[in-house]
Amino acid sequence: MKINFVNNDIIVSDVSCFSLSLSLDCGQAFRWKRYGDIWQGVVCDKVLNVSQDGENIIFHNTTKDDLTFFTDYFDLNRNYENIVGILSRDPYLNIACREYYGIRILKQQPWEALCSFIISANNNIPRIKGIIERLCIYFGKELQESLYSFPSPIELAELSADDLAPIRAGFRAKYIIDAARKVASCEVDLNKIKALELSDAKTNLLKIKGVGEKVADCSLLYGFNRLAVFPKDVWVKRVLDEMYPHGLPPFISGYEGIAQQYLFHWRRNIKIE
DNA sequence: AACCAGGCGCATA
DNA sequence: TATGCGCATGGT
Repeated sequence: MKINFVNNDIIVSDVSCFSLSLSLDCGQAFRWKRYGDIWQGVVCDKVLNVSQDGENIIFHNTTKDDLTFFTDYFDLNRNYENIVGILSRDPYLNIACREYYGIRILKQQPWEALCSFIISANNNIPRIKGIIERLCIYFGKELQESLYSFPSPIELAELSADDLAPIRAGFRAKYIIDAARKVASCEVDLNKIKALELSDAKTNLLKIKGVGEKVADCSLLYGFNRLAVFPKDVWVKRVLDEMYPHGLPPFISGYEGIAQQYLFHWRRNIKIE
């Protein structure tokens, strides 16, 4: 990974298997917006404007410390070339990885991932984005003109489900509040979950109302970078039924979550008949 | 204008 | 353990 400083920008090159657009718009994160060829987003009270030109990733107006933070967020130091090589030994994954080459699992903030996927239940992606945007506008802090932080569990814990009416989350409002209160009180301690075995981590998350198998798995994959978990939503279930009636190939072990993201995006975008 | 959406809680058997 | 239903809202 080469790093060059140009004015206030930082240009990172020599990163293979990374597509900024695909990674930000494949249904794993819901807050990134595209303006021309610049993607703008907020992570952990940091605003980032980032673009990609061929092999160059341009972090606009970014400090060295923030570069370190976002290098981790995009997981740029992981060898995806190698991982995709392993996945591609399977014929269907080979197609999905080719077609959507460069998707990386982002390392989102645990609370944001958990809360986002609580909102995702029985919902569609455009509306999930809308609900999350309103959640941030109404209850986050304004960091810059019209850019807001994701509200913390502590900020949300003192609210009631009725207070969330303006974000129009429907039946999920009570689940958001339950999650905020249990996380804020450390009844579900997200910091401890980081170090727990997968099954224990999951058991903890399942204590929250509105968190079942699927949401817990998404939280672990996207919020805790547990790459071996395989969330099964309606699209992935279709893939399993149609392409993997006898289960996933064993050699993807450890990277099931990455495989899942490629298969999800592939199946969701494919036109059937 | 119906059908469905990155599911879950709850009741019932 | 295994189904089946209702749920708020709005995108397509």
